[in-house]
Amino acid sequence: MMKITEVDKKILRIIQKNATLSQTELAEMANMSRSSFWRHVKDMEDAGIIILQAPAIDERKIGLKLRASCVITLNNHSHDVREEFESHILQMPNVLECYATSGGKDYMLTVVAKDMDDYYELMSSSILDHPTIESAHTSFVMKKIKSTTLLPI
Amino acid sequence: MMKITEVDKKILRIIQKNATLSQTELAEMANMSRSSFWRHVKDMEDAGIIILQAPAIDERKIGLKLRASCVITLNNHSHDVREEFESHILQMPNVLECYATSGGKDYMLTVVAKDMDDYYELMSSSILDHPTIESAHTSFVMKKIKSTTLLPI
DNA sequence: GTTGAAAGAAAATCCCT
DNA sequence: AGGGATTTTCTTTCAAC
Repeated sequence: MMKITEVDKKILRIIQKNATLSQTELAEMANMSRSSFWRHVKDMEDAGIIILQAPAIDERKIGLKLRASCVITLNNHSHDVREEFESHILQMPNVLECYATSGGKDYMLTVVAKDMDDYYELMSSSILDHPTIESAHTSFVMKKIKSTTLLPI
Repeated sequence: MMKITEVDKKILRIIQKNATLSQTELAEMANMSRSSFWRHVKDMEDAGIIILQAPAIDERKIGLKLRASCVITLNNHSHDVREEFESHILQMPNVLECYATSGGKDYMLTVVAKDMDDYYELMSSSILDHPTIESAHTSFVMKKIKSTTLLPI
């Protein structure tokens, strides 16, 4: 595990806030030479601290108008049931996030869909009917106040 | 608003799944010339469909070990109270996401923190004591099953 | 062990057919 | 839409602190 210095943190802050700038410009902001800056970035990439990402896609502009958060309760919390549920979720492309949350039997999903019909169809066929699931409670997103990948460093 | 063709969709699928490849390699996968591929990508960038992103940072590796989802109820749903709450949230760096969800008075937050002490401190000083907030219910993330930006296109 | 300058390779961008 | 030239950026090497 790599030790993160203050210089590294400074670099991370600069990188996060300036997605479109070149390494040359980023290095200037950090008051370093390009190569010095590059070496630090490379080390952090190798250590898995910095993860190269595909560009984001505006989900609304490609027709995914609906976003929802869904809390799932399983009908029991045995290892097998959880395994079955989790691998089922991994196969659902409309489920972007899935976390096991405190409470023991509960999962929280982030789901996207074209519209309400699409969402209902999705839930009926792949969630509500699934043998591991006891209940599901959905909250629809009405407005996005904030959504950032900028971490407090 | 730009019209998205099947070719564009094909490009989006390829881009999303291959974050580290060059445009030359991506163009090959799409069976197009570099310049043709590049033109499509550029058009989608200009239309705001493709959004250039800073590389992701592994939050756990920089010491943010705790992630939580927090549902907030405001003490009333007047325009002013909501405005005040939302601008307060925008100023909190530990809150990565904030959505207004169905139900009317409710918001859902995604919060990161170093550890439980940090989270408690954060919640006490900036959430629980805030004059607009009636209640807050937190679910801690115990395990990440899935977290992707890969949209179903 | 870390930094910086400069050369080399590779990729992105633009123009023209 | 495709080929090719130009420009920019990334990556490596090597010398200096």
